[in-house]
Amino acid sequence: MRKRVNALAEQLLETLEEQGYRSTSPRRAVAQVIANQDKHFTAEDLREQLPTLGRATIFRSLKLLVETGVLCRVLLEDGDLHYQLSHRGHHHHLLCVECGSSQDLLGCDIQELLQQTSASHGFELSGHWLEVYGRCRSCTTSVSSAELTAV
Amino acid sequence: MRKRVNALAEQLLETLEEQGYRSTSPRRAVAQVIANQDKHFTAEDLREQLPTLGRATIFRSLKLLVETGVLCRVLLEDGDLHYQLSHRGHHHHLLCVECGSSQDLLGCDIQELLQQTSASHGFELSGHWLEVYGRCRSCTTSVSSAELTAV
DNA sequence: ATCACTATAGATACTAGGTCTCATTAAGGA
DNA sequence: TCCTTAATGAGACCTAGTATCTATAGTGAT
Repeated sequence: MRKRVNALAEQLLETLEEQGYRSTSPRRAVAQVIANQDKHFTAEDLREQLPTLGRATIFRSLKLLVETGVLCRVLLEDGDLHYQLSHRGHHHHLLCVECGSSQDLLGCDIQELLQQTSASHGFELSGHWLEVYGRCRSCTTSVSSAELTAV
Repeated sequence: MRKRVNALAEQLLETLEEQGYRSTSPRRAVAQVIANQDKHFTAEDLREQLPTLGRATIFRSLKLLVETGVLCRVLLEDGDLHYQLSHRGHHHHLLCVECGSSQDLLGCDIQELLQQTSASHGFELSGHWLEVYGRCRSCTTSVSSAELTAV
């Protein structure tokens, strides 16, 4: 498991290097921590795990990773923006409001639907942002058992 | 035109009163300015137009208006959240990235589509957030004429 | 029209998330 | 190994918003 995580961190750094950015030790540390994250996170989360790095460095790294497409920003129901690993290309998230985990939404083709609707409003579509909230399989399961024991 | 605007401002205040909030002079001023806004705006925009009001008052009013459903928050492509008049109930926006105007998205039923897709991911859907970006009719028209004259 | 009650206002300090500046350090190619 | 330049860290600053506190103004009852 560790090995896979390091492989992921490697991959993040490689992406940066491909774009001409240097592989520095703060960036390696950030990549490592991000690779270990199992759900969306904030800059503050990283900072707690990397107390020796400068605050600005963390923000700079995040910005870079978002720009290079390694990370994406995800909008929580309350309007907070968090970061998470991006699985490349345009996609949406199913965000669990209970445990904070997220899955990529596969097989959802709203683009055409939006295209049509926009056109009927005289609108030239250029993009969209969609987040879907709910409860993931493991949360629905664990809560229903909690409810049972509570009775 | 003025009269309609004032009527709208009236309406905002009435909504607050219905919920048991007082109609105060700062709130009247805020309602007036909001009613005059033709696109999404920030707290700062209001502050510039209401320099005599306390900052906290403006934020408090905005919060109240969002809670009572008079305003909604709209997410810009860059992640900024702005405010705009809400035409009640769940709806989405077509946001013009050029002039900042927005229209409500009518006749777009993504709920069922999402329901199905979520279910296939073992996800219990509870909500979603969708923003659609593009260029509105008047912007597409004016830019093409600008392009013509530029040639 | 006045009174009393309490919601609201304004000032201001504070927080969170993020950017800017600048002097110092460290990648990494010649 | 040296040199250039990108990147770092410290810290000031910024924007959006909240919390706290005292003073004031709405509003229902008299």
